[in-house]
Amino acid sequence: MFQRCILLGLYHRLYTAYGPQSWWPARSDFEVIVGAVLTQNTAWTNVEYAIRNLRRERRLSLRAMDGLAHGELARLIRPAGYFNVKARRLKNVCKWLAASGGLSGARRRSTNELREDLLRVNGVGPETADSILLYAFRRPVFVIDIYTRRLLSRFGLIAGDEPYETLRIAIESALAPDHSLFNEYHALIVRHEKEKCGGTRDCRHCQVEQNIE
DNA sequence: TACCAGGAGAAAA
DNA sequence: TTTTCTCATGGT
Repeated sequence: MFQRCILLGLYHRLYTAYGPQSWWPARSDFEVIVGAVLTQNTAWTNVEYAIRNLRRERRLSLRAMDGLAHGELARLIRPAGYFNVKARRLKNVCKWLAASGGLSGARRRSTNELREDLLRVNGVGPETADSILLYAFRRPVFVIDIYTRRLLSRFGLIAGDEPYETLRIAIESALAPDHSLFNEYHALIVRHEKEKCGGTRDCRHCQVEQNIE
């Protein structure tokens, strides 16, 4: 489906335009997991407000969050929207992580095992699971989100409505299983899709977009 | 005021 | 099996 050289060419254009992104924007791996749930269908700025509340209340750890009542957790994450749904989902993830022996216990398991297990947690779909695997567990899994679909379809590489697994497997098959590359690539895609066109001759957005027609 | 933003699951068709 | 609906806040 994808040619390796085309995917790498696009990566290098993005990297040249924006440089290293050093993702995910979080202070700990547990915070990555929390952010992955909170950002579901939600602008990141709103997630930051919720993360700030959790940090202020010292609830950004597995034990502290697992010990919170639903209502209290929902109150803290309110700015991220869907707070009742997300509070339930966060508690589900906490239970899964605790049952896995915490982050260190989960790290001892294979990527496939972790992925299948994560997808069984109610509230964790493929995008959330893969974000957690890539950014919290540093596994070579490519995240397919709305930004990935938008960019690749604009470049004419996909139709845009392919099933999640079809795209993920196609991209992973075309590239070497390198978590650092997948991390940087996805972060660059998000950066590029959020970048506003500066309208100037050296606009970074236009540098990447040029000659795609 | 209306629309949008890094999904996922349940219900309905 | 596929489509539609629901969950909700903050920024523009």
